[in-house]
Amino acid sequence: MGNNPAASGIPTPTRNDLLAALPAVDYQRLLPDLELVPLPLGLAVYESGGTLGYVYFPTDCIVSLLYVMKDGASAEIAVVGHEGLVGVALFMGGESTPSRAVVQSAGYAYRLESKILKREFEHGGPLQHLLLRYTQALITQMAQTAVCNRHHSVEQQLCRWLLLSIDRLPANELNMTQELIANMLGVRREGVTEAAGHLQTAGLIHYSRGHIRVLDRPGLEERVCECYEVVKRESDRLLPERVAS
Amino acid sequence: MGNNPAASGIPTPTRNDLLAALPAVDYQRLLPDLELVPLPLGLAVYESGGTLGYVYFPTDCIVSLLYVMKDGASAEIAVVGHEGLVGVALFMGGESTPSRAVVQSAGYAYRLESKILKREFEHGGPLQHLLLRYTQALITQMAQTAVCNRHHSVEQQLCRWLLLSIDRLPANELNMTQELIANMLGVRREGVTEAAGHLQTAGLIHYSRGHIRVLDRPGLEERVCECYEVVKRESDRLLPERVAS
DNA sequence: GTCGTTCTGTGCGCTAACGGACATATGAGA
DNA sequence: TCTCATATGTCCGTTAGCGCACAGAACGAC
Repeated sequence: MGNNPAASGIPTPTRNDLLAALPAVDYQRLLPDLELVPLPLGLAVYESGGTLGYVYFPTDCIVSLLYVMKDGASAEIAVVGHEGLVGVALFMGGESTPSRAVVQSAGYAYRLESKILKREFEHGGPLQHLLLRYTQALITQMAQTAVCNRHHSVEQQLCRWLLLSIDRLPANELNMTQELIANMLGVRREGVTEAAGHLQTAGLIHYSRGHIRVLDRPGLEERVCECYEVVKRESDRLLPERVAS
Repeated sequence: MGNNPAASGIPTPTRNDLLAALPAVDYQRLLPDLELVPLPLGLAVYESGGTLGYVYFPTDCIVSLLYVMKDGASAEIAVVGHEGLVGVALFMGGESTPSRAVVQSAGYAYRLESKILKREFEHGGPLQHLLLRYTQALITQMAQTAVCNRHHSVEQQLCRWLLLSIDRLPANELNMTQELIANMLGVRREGVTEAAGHLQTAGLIHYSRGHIRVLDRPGLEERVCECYEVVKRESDRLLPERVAS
């Protein structure tokens, strides 16, 4: 891995798996245009229907893709972390999407001008393949979100959400109020309180005032519905392995 | 349009919009390998996790993408008709997906060997762009399905489902029992009976023993949730217009 | 016609989640 | 240390949808 600049010496919080998986030559070509930017909690990286000026490759942050309805209710469609990028609509050809992208956990991301990514994508080759495979993983996540919304309890969905989140974070902790989690899941805050209460009583998590720590990951995996496993397995199958940083 | 073979003289039930939108030269190259095949009701065009030997371009049939859970419960993820193709995972690079594809309304589709489509896709150009734009429309549909599953009533979802279906069929009619619709929506059959009863009482549809006729499309559009409109608008924006056959 | 299968209608009781109101706890800042 | 905004806990009644059981209705086969 020593010959891959993205895999070793870059002075960043962590790295982005897609960038790290690029062949050195492709990565070098992008490097001058990659800009590491901080993404503060709550920032709308991308608004519904807006133009995509940049795409973002998260390193240690999490970005939620969600749809906000006319009446203000919302639902998370998918979540993106160091394994992916925000802005697939760019190279898919649509330039925009009906959903929003909101920073759910603050951190850093590599920002790249849309026109540059588009140009690189058009070359075909490893970059294109990588981005398309990632998009398929994202599709699986969306599909499974639909299934989960239909059939599973708030508690199961919370488990899924927690696992998906900590998979994308460096530690077993995240800063997120129950109110915000409720917005993501599209359920009531009280519902999250109740579900989180169960998980805490069972010793699986500890939380207080917007800080959640996962104490027993295997325990969560026992309670979660099959949706998590499906998404995880497809991600592992489709995406480059995350090499040690 | 006279110089586009797909737009005029092909002796088929109808045509597929993606194929019809190809430049003549690209279409001609594919033509020898396109095979018009009948897709009977209930056929599993594609099984979860299986290999994609062929992709299908529906003409007058509808194919549902759905996920079946371990306990047998199911939920539809998206629906594909003459506007698209079944098998996007092929060119996205994954070769398989966790979902099934089942024929919901019998008819015909053009079948194409996977390796041929893959080869053509790798060339880039109009075919690639077309397929990727379609995939984005599909992504929107999945995302909106997730939202709809979370927030809307069975009746609203039934309206959405009916509209999406008849948009893909030549007439305002479809053959489908309430039992099967319930499987698609992932709800109880009784729930569909009740919702369909309302719609019939309101004079919007007529149904009997597996045959549904839409009597008042504008009426359905009044009752449907915003999800239908979002999906429709994105499809119109992203996909080639359906030229008159 | 008659039978039997397959759809559709309807009536339970039950539960998860909703909507709203309000009580309590906690931690940051004065 | 006290204060206050914010986060969490808990109570209500209400409702949509579930699971089940069974009754009617329509159609095809004979």
